[in-house]
Amino acid sequence: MFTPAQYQILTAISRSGTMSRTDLAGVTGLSKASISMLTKELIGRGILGERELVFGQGRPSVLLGLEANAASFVGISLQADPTILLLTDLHGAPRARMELPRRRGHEQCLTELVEALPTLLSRAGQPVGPISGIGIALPGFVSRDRTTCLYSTALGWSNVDIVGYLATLCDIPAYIENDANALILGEQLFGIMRDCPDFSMIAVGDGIGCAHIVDGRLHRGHNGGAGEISHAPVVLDGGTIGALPCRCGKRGCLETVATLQAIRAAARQAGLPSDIAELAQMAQTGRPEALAILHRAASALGIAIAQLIQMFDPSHVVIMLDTALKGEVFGAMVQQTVEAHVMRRPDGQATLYLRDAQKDGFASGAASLAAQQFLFGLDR
Amino acid sequence: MFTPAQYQILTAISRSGTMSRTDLAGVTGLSKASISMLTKELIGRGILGERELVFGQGRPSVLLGLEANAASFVGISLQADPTILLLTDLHGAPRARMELPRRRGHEQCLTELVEALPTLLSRAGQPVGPISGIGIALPGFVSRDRTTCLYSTALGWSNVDIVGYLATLCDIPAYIENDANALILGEQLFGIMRDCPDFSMIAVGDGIGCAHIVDGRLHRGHNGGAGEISHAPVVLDGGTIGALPCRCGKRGCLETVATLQAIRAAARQAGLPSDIAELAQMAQTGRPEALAILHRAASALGIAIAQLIQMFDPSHVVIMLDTALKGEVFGAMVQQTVEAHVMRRPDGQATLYLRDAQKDGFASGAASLAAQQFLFGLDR
DNA sequence: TTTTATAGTTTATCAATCGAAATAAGTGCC
DNA sequence: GGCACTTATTTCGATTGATAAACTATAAAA
Repeated sequence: MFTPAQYQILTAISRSGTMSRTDLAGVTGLSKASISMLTKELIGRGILGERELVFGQGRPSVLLGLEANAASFVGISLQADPTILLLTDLHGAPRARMELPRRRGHEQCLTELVEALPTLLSRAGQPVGPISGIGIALPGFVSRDRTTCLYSTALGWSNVDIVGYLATLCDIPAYIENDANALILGEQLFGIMRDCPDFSMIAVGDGIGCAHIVDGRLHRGHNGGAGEISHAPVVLDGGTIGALPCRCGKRGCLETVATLQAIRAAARQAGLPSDIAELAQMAQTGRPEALAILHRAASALGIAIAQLIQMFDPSHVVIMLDTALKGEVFGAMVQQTVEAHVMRRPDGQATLYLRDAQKDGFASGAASLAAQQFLFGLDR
Repeated sequence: MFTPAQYQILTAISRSGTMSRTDLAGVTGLSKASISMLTKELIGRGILGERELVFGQGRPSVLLGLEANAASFVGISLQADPTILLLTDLHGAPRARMELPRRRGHEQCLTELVEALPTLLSRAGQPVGPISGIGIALPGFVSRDRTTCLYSTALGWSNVDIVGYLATLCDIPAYIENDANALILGEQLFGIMRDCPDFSMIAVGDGIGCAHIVDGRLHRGHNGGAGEISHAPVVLDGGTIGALPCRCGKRGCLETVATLQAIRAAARQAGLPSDIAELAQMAQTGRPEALAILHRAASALGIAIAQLIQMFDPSHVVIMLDTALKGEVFGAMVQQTVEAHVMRRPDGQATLYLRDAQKDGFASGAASLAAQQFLFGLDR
């Protein structure tokens, strides 16, 4: 779609919102002459637009920004039932939304998704740009070429060539990604971690997802399995002997203690309410049994994050907590454990960001898969 | 020194040893015409040379290879006392070697190193190319711009601008790096992991070093501390309560169980010989106390490696064992623990490579710091 | 010997980019 | 208001790096 130099410009502007031509020359390393030519074409194609003037000494500079309606993207989250479809613009802002109950077979499921696109488009209040890509976030393993779902317990799919199948149904390019990876890409592109080249994310919900941005790019790992932290051996005091067995066959996995399901199960067993919000409430008021359960989960999570920080040395770690866990208590406990287990470095420490999971986070991340292709080109 | 396209050529040839011009056109994506021009210049400058012909159908192709004497590099290891200086050629082969007792102050230490260079050069039997870079591997933290040693307990240095100081002493460019990082770069450039874009290394000696190659590049982490695995919480059965306290203040760190020092200490306490080779011998003949100590160390290491594989998903993990630990027993125990703790993936597993640490591994890695600059350019 | 296949070179050409000069559009001072 | 000064952006000719296509070289196969 664009030349490498144009992608440089789009990337830079997408990161910082708006930039003058001279700013662009500075960050891209291109000459002002080139920037002039390139931006002229991008403005001509409706991708960039001139914004307000910035006055200083001399001639004021003209800020350039992305035209929100130059293109739109569809993000689809298969992470949970129902499937969520989100239409976003070039700024990553949602413009329309819909839900679909999930079908079993992948053919029916994908066909319905494509058939739903016109409805989705019609729901956008304001006019939007042409759909230039579809991103899909799914729970499971994705092949290295990112066309095929190798295996997904949640969906019951194995070896489904999603990109290939969608290509037979419509001619909008499609991109798939593991759900945690989609989520972190969303944060990197349009979220709080904009422009941050080295950070990790860990998302706690019914499962535990984790992903890394290394050197500005998503680190997928050799088999696309980087970030599989659920089965990290996080043995707490008492050793593995007392720990719960995990479905992976080991004992003491993070998953057996720190997912919502694990917390609920522990609460049930202790005769406490299995509703997490209620449990958190009890903990806040000082009920020791409730506190103990949450503390166990938070400690395990903290230890896993500490291991991650030691090995990876990210500049930031984003901890996405399910809304049920939000509030001061749980987050603080995690933070405390991390701090206790990370060795001090001579020049600073990873910063933790506690965040409540957004309702459409996965779908939004999925949309940013397509946005990423549009704005940065294929190489990323 | 070279244009980006020339670096592409040098990189490709360095990886595979020799390539024909047509091969180069294939892997670099450049046209045959460009390759023709570029190689002509590189041959003219004495960097590349024509090797044997390969006959097939049609005109035979001429293999091109790096001229070993086009340049040489000095690698300096401050990892242990004495300091080791190694002179290597473009193939990474050692051509001269010397040792220096380590001096306390950084000024005296660095000055002596520079003064030793003529001696080092004179010890090369065959003539070598001009020294085009000095690489230094040091135990400790290196600043993000890789000019300064932020802090090193072993050396007793803090905030020493090594690169800046060396620039005042001689005008050969110098590059510094953390010792584990230098070691892995050596493996990537001239060792068994040539051409592998995603792998990790863990080196067990008096300390435990770890480093990662991600996407073909060294992953330093935000504060240059990626790979600090020594203090990974590796709690074994029995929980943290029984675990030894670590100098970092925590309990159950990998370092307290799996370094040579830790193994020696455990042996002493059990009334066994503190010589590791002897201990390994006893374990091999079935002495349970000796086996238990080694098993404890190997398990801890295996768990840490399993955590690493889960989080990073490297294609390979190189385990460098001190020569004292070499032999079947210890390595097999590590391997077993790793396999027990890594979750199966749908498309393959990380491969473990057990390797005996080379005597001059760190110095050789340090030399490859400079070689990397020469062959790949500054961007890597 | 002729044909065919593949490797590498030459040459005319193209597209991206640059440096320098020109132009645009303000501020501040008299 | 007018002039000096500053900074942003555009224009233009020149340069560079890479290319396609035609050409030469050199072998195996027929």
